Amino acid sequence: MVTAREVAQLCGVSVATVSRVFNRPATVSAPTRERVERVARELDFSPNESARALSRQRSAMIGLVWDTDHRRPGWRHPFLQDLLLGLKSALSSHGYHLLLLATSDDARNRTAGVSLADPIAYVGMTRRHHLAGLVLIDSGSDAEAFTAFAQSGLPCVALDVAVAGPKATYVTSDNAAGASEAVRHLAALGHERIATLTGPRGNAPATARTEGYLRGMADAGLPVRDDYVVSGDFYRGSGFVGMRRLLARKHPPTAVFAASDEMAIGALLAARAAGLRVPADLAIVGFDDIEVAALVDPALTTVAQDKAEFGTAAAGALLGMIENAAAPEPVLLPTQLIVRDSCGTPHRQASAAAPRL
Amino acid sequence: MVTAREVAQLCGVSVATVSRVFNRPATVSAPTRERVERVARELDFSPNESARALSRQRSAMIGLVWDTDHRRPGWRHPFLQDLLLGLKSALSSHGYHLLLLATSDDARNRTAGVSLADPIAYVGMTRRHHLAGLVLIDSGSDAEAFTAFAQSGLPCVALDVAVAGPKATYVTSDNAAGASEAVRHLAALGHERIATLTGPRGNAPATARTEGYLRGMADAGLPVRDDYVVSGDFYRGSGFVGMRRLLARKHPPTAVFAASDEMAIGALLAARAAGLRVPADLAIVGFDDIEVAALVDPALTTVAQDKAEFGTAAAGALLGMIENAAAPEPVLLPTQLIVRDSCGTPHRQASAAAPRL
DNA sequence: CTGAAAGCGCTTACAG
DNA sequence: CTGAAAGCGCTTACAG
Repeated sequence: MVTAREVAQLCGVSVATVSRVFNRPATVSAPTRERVERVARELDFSPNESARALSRQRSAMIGLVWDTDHRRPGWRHPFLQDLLLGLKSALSSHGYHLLLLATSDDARNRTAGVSLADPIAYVGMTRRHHLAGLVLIDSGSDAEAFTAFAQSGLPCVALDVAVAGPKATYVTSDNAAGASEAVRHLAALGHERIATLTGPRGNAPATARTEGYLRGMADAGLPVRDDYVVSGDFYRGSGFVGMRRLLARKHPPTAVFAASDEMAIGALLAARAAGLRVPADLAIVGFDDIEVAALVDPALTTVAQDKAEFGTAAAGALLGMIENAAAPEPVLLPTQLIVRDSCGTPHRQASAAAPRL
Repeated sequence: MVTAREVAQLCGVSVATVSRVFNRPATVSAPTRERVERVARELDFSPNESARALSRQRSAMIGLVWDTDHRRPGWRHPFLQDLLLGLKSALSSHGYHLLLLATSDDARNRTAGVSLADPIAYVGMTRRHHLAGLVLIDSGSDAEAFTAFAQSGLPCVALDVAVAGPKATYVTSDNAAGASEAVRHLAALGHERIATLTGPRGNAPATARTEGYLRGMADAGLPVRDDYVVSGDFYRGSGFVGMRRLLARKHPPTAVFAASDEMAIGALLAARAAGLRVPADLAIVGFDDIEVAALVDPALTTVAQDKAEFGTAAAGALLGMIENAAAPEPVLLPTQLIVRDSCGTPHRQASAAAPRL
């Protein structure tokens, strides 16, 4: 590996000057700067990142806490790939790399990675690698550790979990608005007995979506029945079970708002198993707009999250704080109601040209 | 951040001894070791990673080259999330972090990230960060850069692209075997006019799947017609167009093997648009077993790749080479034919208990 | 505008 | 088994 010293010698300058060319080019005279730049290019020299990080006490890396631990076997982000894509693109264009931190539950093995749910471990890992900041993806049960980390003052942005701190903010969809829009859509189609399948307790988006359901019902002037609110865990199975429970009620709902597409699909299966037709006998709206939502039969009407923007917004907020800005307001991404076939529409149109699966 | 010096002072030893406790504990006397360990734990000390990397010329990070560049807008890995999961889990358990390298096409901006398709840039980035190794995900057009990097002697493992070098290997599915099994399955169902929709030229899995198709036809004693081999790009659109072309032949095929599920779905749409029933009029097999394969109607028979194992195997091979082993043989992951409904089966069974979407 | 020097926080031969 | 010292390759006040 060619070092600054070699470049310096070839240029007849000191390493300090070489360093300046790479860090504060304006402080170097034009002729010297150009000479150094040329030689550096010829030798394919770039400053060593480890040395640089050590010296500046700051690296060009941003950490990502993404729980892949066996403790939470079922956990699967509905759109991680899009999220990573947006994140990485935005970060890349500013010269930052994304470090997926090794995580482990093994407390004896602390050196090997951050211990999940241990904010001290996050802080330590960030400091030891001189990370410029952290992106925190909620996995359901480390929210407390996230908020604790946020208070350390190190830059971080959390996804789908509310945190606050001198250099902390978060991005999430406007879940309440999206949910209430879905409910109002159902009401506008003439439904009055509208139930909801909620996400897990303690999960922020789940809570907001339930809130949105309640608000939507109120907006539509519909009463909320306690037995129309059944809780799930975002996954398909809970949607199936929950829907079956709802259908067993004395007055079953005619429509259901599921707080995730997976649960909506579960509900679809339950309806079918009960001999009901969707949307004729039961209207269903989901949330997320995952890829399969358009592919199930009937295609799922759902509240779409802006998947690419999730990562981009997180990167933007984080980079801002890293470049010194104070913590910005939390980012509330607008959602979009995607009307497909699972609710029925006043006027359904055949789609011959672009057949749908 | 607490440093080794502070720990040393509190223990009345030198920093060298503290360092040894963390690197070669066996060389330190038991009482001293225990004292240092206790104090380190109390102070929450762990060696600074940047300093360590600089000093040892080796970090605990493994780089990942994953192209998210705008140049290849459509590129989408069929199972990146599973792959990352397997990769990260395996790496984590050995104490390695995964660094998603910033990539950029902007040659003037070289400091900011690796320039795609530039093996020199990969080598430089690896050296500057003292990466322990590199994982290379093929994105279609950087295969040359990958093979070049592999020859540098730095440890690397490529996914779905053949590379060779002193410390280089790759993992890929046994695409040929999977494809030929699919074709034989079709033949066993009585089909003789079996066509194939291939992946893009120059793509290794695509080539192997076409090979497998040819072998499967030969195994079944069926002649191969040139006009039954139409090329696509793995994406849905090309499957649609390709199928439409096949159906326009004088003697259209009665079955088709698509080299990806996306193309199979495209073929499904084309068949439907042409008024054909699947599987009655046309049998379709895909490849990959992506999530939606089970959800389309009819559910897609397909050749499943072992998605989790992809990442795990890559991590295993890489870690082996990092820990000094010579480059292992390329890993050929077995595939599995998943029979669903898109080919018809001699005896179809209704699935009342577990209804399928 | 430039250089000499200290410092970032470790690791590792080398002595003892 | 342990310490003093050199070194990893930069960056950044501090002088000039």
